[in-house]
Amino acid sequence: MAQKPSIPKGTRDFNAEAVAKRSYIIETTKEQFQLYGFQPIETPSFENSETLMGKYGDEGDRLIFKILNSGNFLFEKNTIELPESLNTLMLKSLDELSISEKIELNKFTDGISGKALRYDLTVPFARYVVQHQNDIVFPFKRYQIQPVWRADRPQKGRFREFYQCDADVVGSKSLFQEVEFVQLYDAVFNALKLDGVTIKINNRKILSGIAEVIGAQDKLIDFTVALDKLDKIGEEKVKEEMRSKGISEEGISKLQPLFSLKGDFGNQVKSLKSILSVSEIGLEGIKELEFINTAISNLKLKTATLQLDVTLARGLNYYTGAIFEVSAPEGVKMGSIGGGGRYDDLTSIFGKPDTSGVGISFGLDRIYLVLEELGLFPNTITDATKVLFINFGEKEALACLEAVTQLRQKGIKAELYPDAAKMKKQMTYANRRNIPYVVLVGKEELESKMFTLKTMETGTQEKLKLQDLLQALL
RNA sequence: GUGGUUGUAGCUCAGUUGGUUAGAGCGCUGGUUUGUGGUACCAGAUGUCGUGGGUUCGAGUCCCAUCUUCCACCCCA
Repeated sequence: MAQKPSIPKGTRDFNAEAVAKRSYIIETTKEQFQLYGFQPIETPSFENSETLMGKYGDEGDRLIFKILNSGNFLFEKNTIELPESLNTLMLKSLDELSISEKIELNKFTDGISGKALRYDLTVPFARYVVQHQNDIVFPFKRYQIQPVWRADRPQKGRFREFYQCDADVVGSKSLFQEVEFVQLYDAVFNALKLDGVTIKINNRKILSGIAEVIGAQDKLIDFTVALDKLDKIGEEKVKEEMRSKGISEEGISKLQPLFSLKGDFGNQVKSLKSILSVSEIGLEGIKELEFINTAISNLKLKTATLQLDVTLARGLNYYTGAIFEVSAPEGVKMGSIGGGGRYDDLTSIFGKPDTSGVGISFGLDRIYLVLEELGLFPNTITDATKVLFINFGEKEALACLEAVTQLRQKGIKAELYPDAAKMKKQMTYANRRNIPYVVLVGKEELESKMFTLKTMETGTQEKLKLQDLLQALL
């Protein structure tokens, strides 16, 4: 036997059932997006390298799949210039390179690879907005559901090819957008019958404010990354990490009230206010949160809960205001199943400043796993063939095909077994495909122009005229 | 990127300190039943033991490399 074929690490094949379940999630989500006024767009699978590189931090750059240019690099006309410090570069890992060496390496990489696979949907979306700004009507509400690729190490619920499902609005600073996104999360998960999710909310301005109060403005990212781990590694380890990042003991002690922050939205806000009383930006963040919370309390959510979580930080690189994260209902072991936030400056990297955006994302693969675990996929999802015609031979098969054609015209999913195989084999085929009805047309039926309809589950069968057969299967 | 883990039949997995011809269950094919499936019984087929090197008289078993699986970290959806 030849060597078994395989697929690359971190990729998957989907069978009919998986496709049906995935499209159920996607279609349900799309429906809600459209109810909220979002329009679909799509962007290419790969972008020019410079569109993506440098937008996700060093860590992100490392995980971008680069596409090798085609052609013969050694051919006279295409020759690539090797970096001057080639020998040094060969001895160092990415982290050890100096800035000038990095520039040199990037230049070389650009020479052999000018394109890269899409790493997320947000940056290509920003590119889209800037590129088509004259045709777009602002505020621009779009949704996008497409695969993205990351050269990551796969883990549970983490792949190298996976779908993202984003909805964003650009060109409006209104906090009503945030309010609507909270409602949208609630609506989508409600439509998926996934009750009891928690929508956690925070605000980058509050994080900035806290960093300011403890004198760690310059270490904002280190500070928030550490704080973000609170429910995972606990208070002591978080403090330890902050110390190791050079945050002062005095500052850490000022954080103490933060660790014991409890209670409902109102109480948390109260204690936050006292911590942040000297920080203008922090108080602004609180004001924004209060606005959103008040609106949501008045509007009411169907099944989700809105919760303030000051430790929520997420990929901080572009969020500037509200930060969202959705976690699965209690009892389900799964990380976040969605996230998002406001970014005030994303399009300025492509030359269009002052365009505020806010958006949310759904973790399709994880939602799939959660729905699977809780048994929330409807049974009707995989409606396969309803009736199989047993093939007794050429003449009989021909008569069957006529009936099959008529059934199909009535919208009944019907098929004829292609070969005049043994009856047992054909029946087994029906069983394995979960086809509930079988029609037998042999010599006898052919002469009397009747059809024997057999219900597989009960084993009962009856002889019917074509008209009655149609009726019975409708 | 760091540390660990996994790979044997279509699937799930056994396989002793290295020792003749590598096994089980399920599935598959055929038969009991030449026009009636799921059950039962009978018979049968299937493996470059992930791949490539090495050690050895001898390797599924030991060593090295590589790919793959899963997990923790980093990061993230």
